[in-house]
Amino acid sequence: MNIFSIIEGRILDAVAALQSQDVLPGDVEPKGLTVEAPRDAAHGDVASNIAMVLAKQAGLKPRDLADLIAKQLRSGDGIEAVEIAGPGFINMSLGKEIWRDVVWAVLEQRDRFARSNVGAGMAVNVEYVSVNPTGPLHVGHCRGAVFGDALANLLDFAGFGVTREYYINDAGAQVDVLARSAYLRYREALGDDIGEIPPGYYPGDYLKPVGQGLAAEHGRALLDKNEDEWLPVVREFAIAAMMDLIRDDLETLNIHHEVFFSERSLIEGGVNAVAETIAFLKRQDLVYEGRLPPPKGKLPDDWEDREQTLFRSTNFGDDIDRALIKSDGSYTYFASDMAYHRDKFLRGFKTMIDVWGADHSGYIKRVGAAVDALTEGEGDFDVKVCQLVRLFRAGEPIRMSKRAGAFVTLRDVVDEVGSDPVRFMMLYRKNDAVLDFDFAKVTEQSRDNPVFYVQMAHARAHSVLRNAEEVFPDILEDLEKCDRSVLESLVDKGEITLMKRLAQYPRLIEGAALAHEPHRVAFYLYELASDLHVQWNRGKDLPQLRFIRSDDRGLTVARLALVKAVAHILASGLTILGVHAPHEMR
RNA sequence: GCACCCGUAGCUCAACUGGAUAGAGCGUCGGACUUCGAAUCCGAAGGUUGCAGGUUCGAGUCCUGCCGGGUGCGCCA
Repeated sequence: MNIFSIIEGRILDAVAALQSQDVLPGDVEPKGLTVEAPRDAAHGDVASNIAMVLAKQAGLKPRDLADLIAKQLRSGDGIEAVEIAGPGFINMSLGKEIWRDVVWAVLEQRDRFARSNVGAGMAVNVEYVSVNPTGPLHVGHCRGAVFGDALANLLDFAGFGVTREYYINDAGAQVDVLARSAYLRYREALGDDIGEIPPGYYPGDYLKPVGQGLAAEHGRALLDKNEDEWLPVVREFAIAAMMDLIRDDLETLNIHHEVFFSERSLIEGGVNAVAETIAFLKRQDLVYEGRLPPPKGKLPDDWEDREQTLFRSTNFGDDIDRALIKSDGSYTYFASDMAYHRDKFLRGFKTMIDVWGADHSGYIKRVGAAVDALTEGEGDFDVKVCQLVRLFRAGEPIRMSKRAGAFVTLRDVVDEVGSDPVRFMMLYRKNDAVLDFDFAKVTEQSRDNPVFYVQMAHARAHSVLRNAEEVFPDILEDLEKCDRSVLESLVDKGEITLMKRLAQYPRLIEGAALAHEPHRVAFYLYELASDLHVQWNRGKDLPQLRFIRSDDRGLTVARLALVKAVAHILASGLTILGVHAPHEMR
């Protein structure tokens, strides 16, 4: 039940009525129409800019048009008062029965409340994490992982058909380095003294079990072979082991992908998807042989001016055209990536969302250009860039050395503070702003710490329900069986505030989903939690406001209904964020 | 040099994608515990939204140019 779309419907009805009376032209378009809660409560419960949006098209002054629309609205149910304000806003105050309807709807629909069909089942591909399979996840990967997962949850809740996907970069030079590093550990496992790990190899201890695994499976058989013989074998084994490691790391945050897509699979097996993609572009004259200017900034040592195969990404807004084939004849990473995004489109994903780290922001334009070209404008491509996370310990920044083993792993962080604080804090900020993460703060039990504050609100709601059962045995059964009319006794301003906040939730979900901004859910939950804590505390000064009124079982049932509805929404939002909604805090 | 992101109260951040008098928390100051857990709440002070123009009924939000901070620039991945 979304009161804003209900009111929007009323407004559009009013416009249609005016059209049928020839007061408005038949072809006016309410482009840019908003129906929202005004910032200032003095402006009523719902405000619309409809008159300002249509004024020019109608050839009327905004306030005059607002007046005409307002007259139509006054006859509608549920709207108690309509006022024209400022340049032509239509402000509406709604009757209390609307808010009671919201509470009732929450109680009836529980975790289905605010589920939306704005997505209309449209297939959306959310690709996130996609870390090179060369080692465990470190803390820098955490944010994108949590963000992508929560965004996928949110889109799912809003009615999209979501697929969570991980792109495995298993085709580049870095997995060959992985294979050689694993081979060293294999020799080590067989008793060779390998000494220090030479530069250019992955030194981490996490490869030791991989070496042992290779030794167990192949014995000494790989020792006599040439590199070009053992490398593919070791590589495949090591990549599989690394992906297991990564999946285990993601498991600690309860993150699961439905699809793991191998880069290598694009060129191996029957069809060469990269070649097909390049051929597709060639047919549209978007690929040519040419030269590029040298890169700006410091010139790479091995840069050479040469003729190469280029994609005309400048046709689609990129700064320069991009190379597709390396001098050794193999495809560039970008060429594979083009084929990969084309593959997503051919699998039926018109909407593709990629979640990347800040260090890849320079890559957005060219992939956007590629998607435009490959889908002939049909694809809807959005990159969500997650900015850096800066780690602090009690206010002191944690320096991350590039030396071996000095990275803070994702697992370290989750082990120390737990999954819930990590997930919530990663989402309690816009994705494109840098985020500070303080180990001490996120486990603090205070209002300072939004994770705790929101979870506490949920726990408190359940604590109230438990306590009510002590005062009034079986009152929760009354609550189950009660009639919607019990809600009529919810008239206190704090109760109304809570009901109005609940009424915001469906619209918030839709807005956050369409904007791809899960952080809005986190901020909303903080506000809802605050409303509940406030009302709970008002009961200290004003005992008649307490949720549990030992002298009035009927009123208590009504208030418990509200508390329960709030708990449902807190749990709903926390579930989208992937954070637990505890029934008690310990 | 170029591209992208950020710049909002002393600090950390919101602001429903162009709406009305820019809001929270922390910190500061002043208050409230024989409670349904004070693990909290109430009140006050605090702003030329980095600067300068522009677009329109209306700009923190869009456009242009500066200033400051961050990230990146390749046939790497």
